[in-house]
This record gives sequence, C-alpha cells and structure tokens, in this order.
Amino acid sequence: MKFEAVTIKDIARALGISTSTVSRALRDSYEISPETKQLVLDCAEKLNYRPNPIALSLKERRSRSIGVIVCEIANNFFSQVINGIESIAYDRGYNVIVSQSRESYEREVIDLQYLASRSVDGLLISLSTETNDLSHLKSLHAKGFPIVFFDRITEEINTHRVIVDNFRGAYDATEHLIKNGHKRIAVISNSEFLSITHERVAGYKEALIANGHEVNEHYVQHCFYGGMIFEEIEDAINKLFTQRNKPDAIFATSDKLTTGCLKTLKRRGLKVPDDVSVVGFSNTDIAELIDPPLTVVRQPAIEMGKAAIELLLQLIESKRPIKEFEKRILTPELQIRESSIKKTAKVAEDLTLRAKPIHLQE
Amino acid sequence: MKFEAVTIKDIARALGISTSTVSRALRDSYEISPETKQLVLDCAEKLNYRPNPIALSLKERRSRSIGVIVCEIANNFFSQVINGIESIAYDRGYNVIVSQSRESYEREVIDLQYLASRSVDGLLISLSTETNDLSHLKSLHAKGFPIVFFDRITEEINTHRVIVDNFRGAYDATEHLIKNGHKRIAVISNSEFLSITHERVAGYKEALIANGHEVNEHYVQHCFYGGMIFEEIEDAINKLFTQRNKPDAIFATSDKLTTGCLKTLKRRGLKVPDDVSVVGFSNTDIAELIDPPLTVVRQPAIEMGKAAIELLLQLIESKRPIKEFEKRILTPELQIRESSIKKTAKVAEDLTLRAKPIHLQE
DNA sequence: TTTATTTACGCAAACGTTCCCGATAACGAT
DNA sequence: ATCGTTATCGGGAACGTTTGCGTAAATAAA
Repeated sequence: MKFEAVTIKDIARALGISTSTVSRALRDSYEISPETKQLVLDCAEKLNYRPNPIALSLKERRSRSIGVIVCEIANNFFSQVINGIESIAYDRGYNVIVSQSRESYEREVIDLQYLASRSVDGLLISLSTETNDLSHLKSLHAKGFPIVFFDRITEEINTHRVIVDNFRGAYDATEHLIKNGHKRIAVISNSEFLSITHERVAGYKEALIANGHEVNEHYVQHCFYGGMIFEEIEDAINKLFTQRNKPDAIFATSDKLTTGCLKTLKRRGLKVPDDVSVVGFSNTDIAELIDPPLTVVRQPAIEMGKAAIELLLQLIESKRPIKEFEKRILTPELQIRESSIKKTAKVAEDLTLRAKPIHLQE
Repeated sequence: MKFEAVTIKDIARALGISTSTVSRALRDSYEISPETKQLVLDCAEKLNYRPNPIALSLKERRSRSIGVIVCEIANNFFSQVINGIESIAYDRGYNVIVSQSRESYEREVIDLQYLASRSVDGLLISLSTETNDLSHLKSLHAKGFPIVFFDRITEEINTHRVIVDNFRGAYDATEHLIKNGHKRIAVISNSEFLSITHERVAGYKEALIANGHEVNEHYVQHCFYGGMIFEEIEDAINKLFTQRNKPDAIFATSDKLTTGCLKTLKRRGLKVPDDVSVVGFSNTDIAELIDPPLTVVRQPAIEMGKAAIELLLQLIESKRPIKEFEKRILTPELQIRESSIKKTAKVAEDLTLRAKPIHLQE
C-alpha cells in the first residue's frame, strides 16, 4: 500500500551531488551557486519533490500541529470554536488534530496522552464534565508543554485561558427576565464541577440579589452530563414543575441544555413564554426561527477559538519560557427575542419590530 | 520552549544496555530475558517513557493520522460526519486532522498539498463547490494515495465513495409535497457542479414527472455558494416570488439553504406553510422546535462518517493495492412535520399527534 | 609568487526508532 | 574435546532532513 515518495536523495543521485547541497539549494542557502540552485530546483520540480514533514518534525522536534480536545464536535458552540481555531492554524501553517472526550474523564486522559507524546506542539482544551483530577494536565504542563484552556477552564493550572464573561452573560440574562416581570426564575445548569457552571450560576444569583429577589436553591438544577443524556433534562424540568411554586422562567446555561429544555417543555405541553419563559446560552444560528424566537446569550465562539490558538502559538513559538499568563475574557451578547417576554404587556409587539436589526448572522 | 523527553537511549544509558535491547524489551520480544524485560519496563515506568510517534512514523512511513477536508466545520451535517469519523479513528488508533476549504477550490488544493505530503496516511474529502478541476486529487490518487469521497463526490476518480441516496431523499420529499396538494413546487439547490445537486434535483424532477407534474425550470434555483453568501438565497427567493405563478412549496437541498430560506421567508413576511410550504435537507437537531416544525430529509451523517473512515482504513491497511471500489449508499430519512402540510386539511392535526414518536434525537 | 580569503560543495552526525546481522556464552550431544 | 543449538544481547544501518565542520579550488591581497 505504501507509495514511494521522491526524497532529497533522489534529487542528489539524479544530479550526482550530495544531499546536503540539495537541501541547502532548496532552502536557498547563500553557499550554493546560482547554477546549482537552478539545477536542483528544476530537478525537484520535475520529480515533483515534496519535503517530508515527518523527517522535519523528528529533526526539529516540532510537528507543526496542535491538538484540540472538546467534549463534542457536533455542537454549535464547539464546532464554531474549532472553525476559528482552524482558520488561524491554517494561516500560520499548523495542522489541527481534533478529538472529543465525550464528557468522559477517562477519554480525556487517553486523548491527552495520545496527542501529547510530542506529536503535537501544544494543546487547546475545554475540560470534560467528569474531570476534577487534573494531574494528567499538570504533569504535562510542568514539563513545559504548552496548553491553553478555553471555555471550561481551571484555576489549578497557571497558563493562558480564554473564556467569555460568563458571569455577565448570566447576569444580563437573568436581569432581563426580572425586568420583564418574572418572579420565579429557575436555572438549569451543567455539572457543578465546571468553571462555566460556577460563573454562570453566580451571575444568575447575583442578578437576583441585586434586584431584590431571593435565591431559591430549589430553582437551581444541575445536569451532570449537560444534556448529553436527555433524561437529565427531563428530570430537571420535572423537579422544577412539581414544586409548589412553579417557576415562571427558565435560564438554561448551555447550548444542549437550552434546546433540551425547549424540547422537554414542548413535549410536556408547556407553552413558551405563556406558561414559562426561556432564555439560554446558545450558539445556534436559527434562534430566530424557533417557536417562539429564542432569547439567547450568544458566545463569540469563533473569536474564542482564534484567541485561544493565538495564545497557544505565542506559547509555542516563544524563545524563552513564558511566566506571565493572560486570562482573556470575551463579551457574550444577549440577543432578545420573544421567548423571554411575557405576552401580557405589549412588549411582544415591540419585539417583532425589533426582530430584524438583531444580528443577521450569515 | 522545547521540553526534553525521555527516549529509549535514556533507558539504555540508565541500565547500561543497548538501545536495541531496550526496544526489544519494550516490544516484548522473545529474545530478551524476562529479567531484562522487567528491568527495562520498570525503568521506562520510572522515567515516564513515552515512545516518539514521529520517529516511528519516519521509520514505518506511516503517520497513523488521516486528513479530512470539508467546506465548513461549523455546519450541522459536517460536524456530525466528523464526529463519526473521529469516533472510529479513535478506536483504531488514528488521529484526525481536519481542515476546511470554505468552498474555495484554491484552498482545497492547498489543504490537500499540505495534508498529503505524506503527513497523513489517507484522505476523506467532500469537494468544495468551486472544484471542477480534479487534477490535484487525480495525481495523488494515481500515486496510490488512499482517498475516500463522501457527500460531494466525483465519478472521475475511481475509489470508495459514500453518500446518501440523494435521489431518493429528494424524490420522497417532493412526492410528499405533491401528495399534500402542492402544485407549484420550487427547488433551491447548490451549485450545478456538485454531485449532490445533480442527484437531488434529478430526484425532484423525477418525482414531479412520475406524479404527472411538469418540470418548470423557473422553479429551479441554484445558489453557487450554497448559502454561505446570504444574498444568494435572498435572490433565489426573490426570483421565485416575482414570477407570475408563485410557488406554493419550496424544497431546499441543503442545511444552510434550508435555514437561509426559512430566514428569508420570515423576513419577507411569508408564512410557512400558509403562504408557502417548506421541506429541506437538514441535520439540525431542533427541527421540531422551529416555527412551524420543519419537515426535513435527514442524512445519517454520523454513519456516513463512520462508513467513510472504515473504507479509508481498509484502503490504508490493505497489503496489496485494491482495485475493486465500493459506492456505499446510505438511506436518508424523511421526517414529516408541519412546515410541509397545508393548513386547509385536517392533516395538520394528525401531525401534532404524530409529533412525539418522531425520532427523539438526544 | 606566496598568503589570506572567499566560494561552493561534501562528509557525517543527529533526531528516536526498529530490525537485520552478528557475537558471545552456556549447554547438551556427539 | 569438538560441534551445533539455544538464549541473550550489541552494533549499526536505515527512515529523510538539516547543519556544523572540513576542504578544495578560485580569487584577491600582499
């Protein structure tokens, strides 16, 4: 199955010169005469020579590829992040190797081992929901292996991080619900281990308090696998709606939770926003098409990917070890639509008018 | 920035034995004594030795990684395909390197060069919309480089292919519209160069003919960039609705076209399905949440990814060159919801009842 | 003419592995 | 005592490159 490739040796043999001369000629070294260079170049062209990146990697101890670990590729948010990562990597001559942990700690560890044994120059990672032991990352990081965290980050390892202002996104979303007359706002969130959960739930609570509401822990539901298991969401909704004081609004803190929540409500026959309003973190490009048009806090996912890989390349390509690390915080955008507006006021009507200018994403 | 790694030499030096012995001990060769093996294994463990895959690649002339080229990662269909690809690759010990052509021929060529110069063992590709010259792929294929096409394929290169039954998907969708009383069914499709366009438009036309309808070329609109440029879709819709006989149904043949179409209709104030029905190819997981719930032909994207990489690995790992190639055709699924049902009949009501059992995708 | 300097190239080591070939010692068979 | 086996290990080439060093010839400076 192997298909033999033409190497620098083939050129050397064909021209009766040494491989070093060929190598230097190809790299346009000053110590090769113009005539020889031309000869080599022509021959390389004729033989359709392509340098072997693997040999180069071995020599230079760098593969010009970077690894990406996310919990799931087929997810609006993550696929957009990967899009951003790939676009910069392409420009800078790097390959991106993606793998998914599927929210499994075990797989994350294996993925990491697999990627890290020097086949990639650095790593971009958003932690799996199961991950609370970080020793696999710590040992690598201690050896100087470049890592940048994004989205689901950790404070335990000191390196670059890029996230959105989750606190603010949640705060704004919650406050928006309050301002629209909601009194009993529930939140459906991911595992409590995740940084995004902390920050988003904190933003939610702070908004309640700042607006004179009480925090009711019965209104705080966690889905450990973030909705990968659909029953989790159904359970959460069930718990919320079998309480004495049923919520009049739900704030879902991730893409999958938001859509899962909407599906469950629909199947249960609950009308949005009449029975319960909904706002959720989501990067779907069809929020405006949902019934009702969905109020979302949208993350600049592509920008996050770009920022993450730029920081990583900075780490990789730096001459001396970097000791100062950056936590880049991007701004999420609250896109207000009808799912969060009670039909009582005439606000809904205004909304329809406002619908057009709101962010025409391609 | 380099971080030194422990090699087989370090173990050899530490134990005062040769590298060949270490290598053999690690591979559990029969010609190494059990004691030495244990010694080596312990030492490797203690030093936290990890084999260098790059050195291995150079030696064995295989990288255990495969390349994937799609036009866009952040797309429901393609991200699901990549999901499938990654899952099998993971099991079989391969890395997946993804890159996106962004529908550009030029980028596809560069991506290919970049991947193919023996840094990947094989390629999975869905062609860009601009691609009609296939020489970049042909030359590689001629050298024996393993390639498998999926989704947007070509007949010009003889190798494995995996697609869905596009003809049937389109036929079923169109016939469904006809059976529901639609008389003037338009189609919005991708570039005419694309295989998927051919097949889907052919299915559409055949369904019309088989049901006694005429094919009206004014009802066939093409968007060259498949909706990456939003104006394309708006133009197509404009053309359709400025005709004397406005269509009473639209069949959109891709994910982006479908959602783009829906957005345009909504912004134009056209109600679905009252003013015009819609059915489209789409792999969104929230079709049921759209207003109105969207009838889609859904492709088994994950399965497509899995099939494609399995065929590729078969190509890669085969001892002798394979001459018999397979065209694997998966079956798309028509998921009927309300967007394609005229409100006149009481069909709509039935539909609501049927809504639940329809495919609970996680 | 001699010496110093430049020009233009080759040799060989190195990157981390694997593996073909020997080599040595121990041991039983002749 | 000699020979063929077997068990156990080391030497070194090879994968495709790059690069430090050496060196011959050519040129310039003396």
